[in-house]
Amino acid sequence: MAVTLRDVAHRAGVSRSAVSRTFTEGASVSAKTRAKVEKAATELGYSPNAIASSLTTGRTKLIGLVSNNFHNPIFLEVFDLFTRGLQDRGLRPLLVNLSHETDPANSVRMLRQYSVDGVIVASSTLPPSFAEAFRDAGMPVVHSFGRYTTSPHVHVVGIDNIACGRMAAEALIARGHRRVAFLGGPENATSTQDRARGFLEALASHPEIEVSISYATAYSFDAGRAEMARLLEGTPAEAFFCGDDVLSIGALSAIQDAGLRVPDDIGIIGLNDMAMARWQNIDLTTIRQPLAEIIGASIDLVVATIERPDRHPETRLFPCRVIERGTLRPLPG
Amino acid sequence: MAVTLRDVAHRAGVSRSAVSRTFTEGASVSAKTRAKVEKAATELGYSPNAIASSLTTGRTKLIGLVSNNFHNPIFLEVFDLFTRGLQDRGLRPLLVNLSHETDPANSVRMLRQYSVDGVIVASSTLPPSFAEAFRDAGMPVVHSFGRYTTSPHVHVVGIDNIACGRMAAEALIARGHRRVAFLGGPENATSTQDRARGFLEALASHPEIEVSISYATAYSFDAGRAEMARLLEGTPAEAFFCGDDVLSIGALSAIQDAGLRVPDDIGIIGLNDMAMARWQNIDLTTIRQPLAEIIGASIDLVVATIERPDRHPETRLFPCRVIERGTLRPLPG
DNA sequence: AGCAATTTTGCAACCGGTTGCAAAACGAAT
DNA sequence: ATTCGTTTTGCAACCGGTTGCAAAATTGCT
Repeated sequence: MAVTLRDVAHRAGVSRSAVSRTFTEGASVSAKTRAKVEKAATELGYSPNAIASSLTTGRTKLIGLVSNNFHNPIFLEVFDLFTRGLQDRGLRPLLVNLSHETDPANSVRMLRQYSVDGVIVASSTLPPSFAEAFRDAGMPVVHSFGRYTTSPHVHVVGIDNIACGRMAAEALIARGHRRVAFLGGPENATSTQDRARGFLEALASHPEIEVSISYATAYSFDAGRAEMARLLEGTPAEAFFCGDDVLSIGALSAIQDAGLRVPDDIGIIGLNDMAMARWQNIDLTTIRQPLAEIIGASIDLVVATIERPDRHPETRLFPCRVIERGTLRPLPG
Repeated sequence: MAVTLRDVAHRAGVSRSAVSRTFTEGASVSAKTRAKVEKAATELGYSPNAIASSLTTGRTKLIGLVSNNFHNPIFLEVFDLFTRGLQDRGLRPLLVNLSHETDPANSVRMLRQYSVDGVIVASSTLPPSFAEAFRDAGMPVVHSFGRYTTSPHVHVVGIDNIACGRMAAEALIARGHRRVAFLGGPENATSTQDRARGFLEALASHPEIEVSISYATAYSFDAGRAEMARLLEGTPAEAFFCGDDVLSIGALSAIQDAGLRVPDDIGIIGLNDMAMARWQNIDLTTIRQPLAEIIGASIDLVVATIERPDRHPETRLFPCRVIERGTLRPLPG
């Protein structure tokens, strides 16, 4: 069925090496043989087998793209950017859906079996140890949307979640709110922990402001709605920083159902600025995470590490900013 | 760096074949050598190289997952189900993001270079010829969410879009609407064409009902909102069948902004029943497409075709049903 | 113990490419 | 025409596995 190197070589009347070299960037072939080979190749419809060549070159151009988040709409944007970005650089994403796994062993083994050139872990909930398991297995890896540490063992690209928490707090403070709250994602998600920490830190210097914290069970609409509904049974805060946008939308739904108005009765600020946040019927005030930059940098970094595997682990954090929309009352004055 | 077959063979004091056979299902190895090999393998942390073995077995266990839809939230559900379903069967999805391409040549070449065992084209907008290009290149292929034809050249799994159009029309008729409309997705999408056809067919026997048709430029919120906004400048229909859920949500946003009430002033029925349609602040009446069944069948079919490549092209269509929620007034009586 | 039938094993060739090396071809200069 | 330096070419070994085949080892029987 498949046409191979030797078929082309035979037809062109040259050696297999000659054929190989015409398809190898920067190899030594005369114009004459190259022409013969290319003619034979097109006639036969030959294209070199990437799998076979990887065996000797040691490069598959496969990148493992590992994620456990297939329910948050922002991840469709993430996958879109990753797959396009990888393709543009001649790399192929091998997608791994972690579902409920927390042990990296299976993914590590699988991606090793396929000799991926590198791995990108795209998750804001997995601990640093997850990505480290790939590094320990000798694979270049970058953790996108991961937690920043001062002495990283693995490349991390993302945002400063602590700073975002602080930024959210400041936005609420600036609007004169006196009772504020953080409605986080799952309590064990690193991003939630850091956002909570920054939020509390910024408010520590404002003892006149009442702060409370609670957690949703997931970064999801239902979880956000359920947690907000629970809070509305008591005396809710005037303004909330929600763990992310989809949680915010869930919370908004609960608020609306309770007959309260946004932003007059309750204000919300989210985080991510996913496409949906711009939808006019949602119009969510949120902190924008620069997705394209994060993903571009992640790919750059994994490529750089493939070329120099001993490259020192690096952290790249991108600045976020508040996007003013309709779920937080305007700044006074 | 990597530990190979020969390392294990050497350590276990057996031949390379022996090692190979211990890791090959159903090969002939005595319990004694198997034990020796397994011991050596775990000591060395060996796991067989799938790429290398594919060279002789002719199976990579890679499946090309090709899609051009990275903006419609339902496709996150689609990718989740596909990746999990493939993984559960020991297959690995190699994701191809088509973006703006309509020519299959590049994808065909790329997936051939990686010797994928099969290809799944997941798209409701690509023409049948796209999937056929993979078959012509000798790869088992199934087109998920594709267009049904009476003499298919390629496996198709999905829904009967014509029947869905009819079903939507009947839902509107049953509610006594006299002015109805179809607000479709892109006019060149096969799914849109078929849904429009079914819709018109069902209404052909109801000359007392006024029908109109228009198209959004994409299956997206913005496109749905823009098209509905345009329609609201004139005299809109009483009830709309929207090309899909995300279009419906865009339309709802425009209706809401115009100060009209749903479903009293205008009714909407969508198609897909994506997770978001259930969100209480959206609460969209829609036609449910059984995603899990479609995707399960697609995988089954591609696997079956890998095993028997001469398998006759087959069409598997799954029934859809109306999910009653809040955007269409209840049935009379 | 002896023999045939069966199972297990290693050899060697192969999958589809790449690449170091030496020989062959080429080109320029004398 | 000869020589020398450079480029191009093919040979053969290799990447990490698999597998047909024949030899070796084991098993079951008498």
